[in-house]
Amino acid sequence: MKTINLTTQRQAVYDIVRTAEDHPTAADVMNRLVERGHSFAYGTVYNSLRYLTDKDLIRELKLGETASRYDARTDDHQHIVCEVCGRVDEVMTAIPESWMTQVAEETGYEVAGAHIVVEGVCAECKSKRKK
Amino acid sequence: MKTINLTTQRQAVYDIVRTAEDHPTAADVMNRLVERGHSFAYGTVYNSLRYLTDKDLIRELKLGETASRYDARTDDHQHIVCEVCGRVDEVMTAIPESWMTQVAEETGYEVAGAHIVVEGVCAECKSKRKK
DNA sequence: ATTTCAATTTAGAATAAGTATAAATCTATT
DNA sequence: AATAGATTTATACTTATTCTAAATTGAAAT
Repeated sequence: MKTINLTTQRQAVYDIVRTAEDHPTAADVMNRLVERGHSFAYGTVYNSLRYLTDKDLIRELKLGETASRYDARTDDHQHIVCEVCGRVDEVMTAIPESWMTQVAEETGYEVAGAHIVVEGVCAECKSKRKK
Repeated sequence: MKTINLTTQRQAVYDIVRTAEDHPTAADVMNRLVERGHSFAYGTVYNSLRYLTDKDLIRELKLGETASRYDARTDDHQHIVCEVCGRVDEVMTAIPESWMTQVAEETGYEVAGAHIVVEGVCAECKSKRKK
């Protein structure tokens, strides 16, 4: 179950996501593949992204936009989106366990985890706005 | 700016969302309108949902599924989704201010708010599973 | 009551993101 | 070299939503 078969296309997709400074969408990945001289079928990119996600090599992010984004950091963390420029950054501060426990009590659910999208204004947009 | 023009169709859409026990999608709203004898254009339902959202009469929820859901509770709260049956419930326990502050410090963002989707197993599915 | 004008609704086309399918191609093993 | 299984490709399809242009409605002014 832990066998990972990295074909040429999967490797190339993984490389794009791994070396990305941002959190690319499937379309972003497509474009960057072309920039690097590849030309894979649209479906292959989606298949690869799903495969890599299934194998926990990357993570799929659903941040409330129309398109999913992908992230090579697979450790537990959250995200923050800039309302002005759309920039996405990582949030490493963990949600307090006590909050999770309280939610479990309130709802009667067995809580497995939480996806958080924080919204705000990034440092750059903040300083631009002051002017 | 605070004028609210509730046409017949907007009123009907609002009624569906307001009286819903769940968190209906646009398609759900469509179906329930038909059940109640209405037949509005598809676009009108979307327009109405957006209008009501803009006027803060309802809230649009993006819970990571393909379709948005709508909620007549507009006070600040979060949601929890059952991984087994897909049921969605409200989470009223607020995220601690201290967490928000820490995120602001960590990221350099001016934090405005957060959308949280908790995942877990609802009480019903928990007890079913035990058998 | 009639005209007028903006807002709204309608039907249907268009778009965007992603999935499904069937044939072709690779790859590892006999 | 032959076979089988997995993968890729090209393309069609689906789903959710937005856009568009014409038709309708409704309120205000005549």
